[in-house]
Amino acid sequence: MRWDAAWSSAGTYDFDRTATRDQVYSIDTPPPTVSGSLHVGHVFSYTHTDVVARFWRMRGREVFYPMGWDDNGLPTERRVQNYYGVRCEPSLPYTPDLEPPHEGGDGKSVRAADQLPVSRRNFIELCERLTVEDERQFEALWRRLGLSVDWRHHYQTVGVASRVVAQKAFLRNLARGEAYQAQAPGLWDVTFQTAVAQAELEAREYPGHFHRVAFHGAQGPVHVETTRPELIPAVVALIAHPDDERYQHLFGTTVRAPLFDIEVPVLAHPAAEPDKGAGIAMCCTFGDLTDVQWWRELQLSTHPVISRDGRILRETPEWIASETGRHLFEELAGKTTFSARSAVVDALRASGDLDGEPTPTQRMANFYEKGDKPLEIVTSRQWYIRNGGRADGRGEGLREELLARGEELAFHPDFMRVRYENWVGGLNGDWLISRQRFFGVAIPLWYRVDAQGEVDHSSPLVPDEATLPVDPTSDVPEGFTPDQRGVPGGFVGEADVMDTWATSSLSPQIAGGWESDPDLFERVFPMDLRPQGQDIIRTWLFSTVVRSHLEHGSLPWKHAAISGWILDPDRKKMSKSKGNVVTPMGLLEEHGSDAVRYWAASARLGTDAAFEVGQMKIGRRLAIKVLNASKFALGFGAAEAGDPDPSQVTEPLDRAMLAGLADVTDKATAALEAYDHTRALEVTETFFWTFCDDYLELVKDRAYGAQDAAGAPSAGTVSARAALALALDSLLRLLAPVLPFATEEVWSWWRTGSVHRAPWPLAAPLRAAAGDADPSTLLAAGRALAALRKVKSEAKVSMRTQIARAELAVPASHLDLVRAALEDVRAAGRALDLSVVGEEIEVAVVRDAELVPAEPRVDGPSSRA
RNA sequence: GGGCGAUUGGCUCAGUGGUAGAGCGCCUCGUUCACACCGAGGAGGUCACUGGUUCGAACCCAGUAUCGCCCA
Repeated sequence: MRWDAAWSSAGTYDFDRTATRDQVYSIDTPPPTVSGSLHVGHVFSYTHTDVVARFWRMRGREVFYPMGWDDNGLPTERRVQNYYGVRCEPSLPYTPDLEPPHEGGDGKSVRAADQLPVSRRNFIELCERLTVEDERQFEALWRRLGLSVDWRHHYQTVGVASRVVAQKAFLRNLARGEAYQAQAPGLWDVTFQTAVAQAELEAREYPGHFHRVAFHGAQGPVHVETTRPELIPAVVALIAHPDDERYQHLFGTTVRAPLFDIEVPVLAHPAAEPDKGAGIAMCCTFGDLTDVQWWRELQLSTHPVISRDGRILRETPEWIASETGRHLFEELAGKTTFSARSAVVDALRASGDLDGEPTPTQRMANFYEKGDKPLEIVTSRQWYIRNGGRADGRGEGLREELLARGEELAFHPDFMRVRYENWVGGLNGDWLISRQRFFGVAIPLWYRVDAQGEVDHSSPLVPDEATLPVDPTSDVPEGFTPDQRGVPGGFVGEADVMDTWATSSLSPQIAGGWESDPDLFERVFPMDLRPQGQDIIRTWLFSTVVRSHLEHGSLPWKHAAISGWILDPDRKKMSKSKGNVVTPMGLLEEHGSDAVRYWAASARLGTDAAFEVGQMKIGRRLAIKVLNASKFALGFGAAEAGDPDPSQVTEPLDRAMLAGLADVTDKATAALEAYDHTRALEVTETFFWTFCDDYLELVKDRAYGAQDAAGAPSAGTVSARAALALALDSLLRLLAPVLPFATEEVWSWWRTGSVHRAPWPLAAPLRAAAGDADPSTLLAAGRALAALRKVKSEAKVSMRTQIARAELAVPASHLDLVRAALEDVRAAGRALDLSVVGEEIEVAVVRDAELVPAEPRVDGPSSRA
């Protein structure tokens, strides 16, 4: 687009890095997931941010507005697999000049069997190759939308700078004891082969069956109801509520599991729900998070039977001692949980331990937000960063500190803070950052291998910060040589990568040049604004606060602006899974960027907005009106006259209009300072329409001017022209953040430089030009004009029709105001003889109007009375 | 089950104690003079419901219903 190129070449949005911190307004823009598709929600929320950015830039701040790309993690991996038809096989060696089997793909997933296994390095190269194209498309959209981003500052969440920052921050966390590793039960997605953090969980209903299964106690059978009978070989206890009358006699005794003959204790714990199933639960390793809680709090043993691929272990565990038990387990070995379940149910039925038939039920199960199978819980070595969710001494007080940070942060709207507080208050563990994936920032550690060939995880080898970023699977720790990798007395590299959030939680540090560019960093950090969606308060917002708190002892930003959702016409959240076919670029092409921005800017922060094409059409109308009204207002020589002269504004109506504009300027400014861009737009837009519909009509004749003999314009004409220029000068600037294209176009007709670098308008000069004028004069005159129009409308004649004579009755309080502007009212209404009276009425009316019959070509603007 | 938000004319939304607002849509007109990507005029609402506070409630309080989101 024309203006985008002009802004780029002029450097309109370039950040001046000589500005000091108090002169800077810095924005921690969300890096969009480039592998994800663009949708109208992006356009919506990024417009909100841009309006804020443009406002503060015009207020004289140097706006630091970089853009990042989130190309980290699973979405990119999935896309690469399908796009190129490959899959990552870390054991393979690197293949130079690899040509992937497919290029482009057709969006459908490629069967795993058809994917070419490639090395990790090849896989990462393909990830980087693919994201380049994605980034191009995103940038094109942002430019088309008119985001005032400084494109010289951008980053990728897998870029070198990001890897350095993420690894350095991790090593600092490690050194301070804020990062640690633990062998712990964790949620595991068998489809994606990845560990899942609390923040990525999603509870969903999942159909299943209750199986009433008999355990064998000394005093007879004890029935439990379980949805996962395949976990009977993993049972470690039966647990009932301590107050449950039915099971008091069993507490402290042991029972034997059916089929596998495992002896387990019957225990009491308040987390058991008496009214759920039989009221006594089978605690396994691990069926759900309650099992983990029981295991931890009751010091139970572990009997894991499910491996990371979601199948039953191939080897029969030693705790299954009986011949029949071992025999049955051998049948289950390697089966999926689904087929293992039906095998166990058959066996239970055969042994008579199944009471009745399974009954259907809906249970809540934990899912990875991107997955479609319930998560398993597996125990493995994982890395964590403290986030206040675990009370174990070292993390003591951190939760309270983070809650205090939440109070310190200005949320817009304010009630969004509750989501942060609820989340922090409800955390039940530290932040799991290990992901067991390939395309991400490597955890920068190695481990010693002892003389027996055992890996010693207890004291990791850390790289020097100056050597970052490192890839422990190819780089070698200091003091070792490459041939010592994986041999006794040598080392192994940590193969794991960090969670995406472990990098994107550092976006202020990455964008601001933490440690790499200290001069820049001190000018932009802590930042002013974090804009984002409400859905990632618990993830991105929270994790960024955690990292900043731990590393800098401060908030990462002062303000958090939370955008709402886009709702489709059914008032459902719009999402690509619902088959929304509206592409943002198509939207911009169809309606124009200003129009789409207007729609977005009409929605308040935190409030869901309807996807409404009608609102965009209104925006388009407004943008066109700006062009047309400006053409008119500038048609009297303002462009050649230079700066308008306030002292020339002498007419009451003109002064009243400027007084009203001064009030609007104050209101719009206050609203934008309070992150209420909707209010600012509303007051400005309302005034602008009054300006067009009433003021322009009222001053039109006077502005054209009577032709006196010398050809010199009258004082009234001069006043109108000066007022028009003054008003336009301010109005364009007030509208510039929302309509950057139309306002820049008009600005270019008569002003120098960009309107987007022009100072935000001030009320004081307008008020000085207005003098003591009452802004109500414009309102009163407008109402009087409307009364004259109504007469003609009801008579079904042209608005140009002259009124020979009429009586204009106005509210008594308006009488003086209307009289002050009577000549303009009469001219605009084409009234030749108009008498005015004040009465106790609500709105002006015209009585006894005599209309002049149409007489083509006789009338003209200069022939008025 | 807990939390947050919403409920105002056909539609999208303003309006936090003083006689219900805007835009769109609709109806009726008009238009060579900035603008048909236009202009003017008009009709249209017991502010979800039930109680309460108040001289006075769309607004404050309590409860109910419906919808959305988040967390269990």
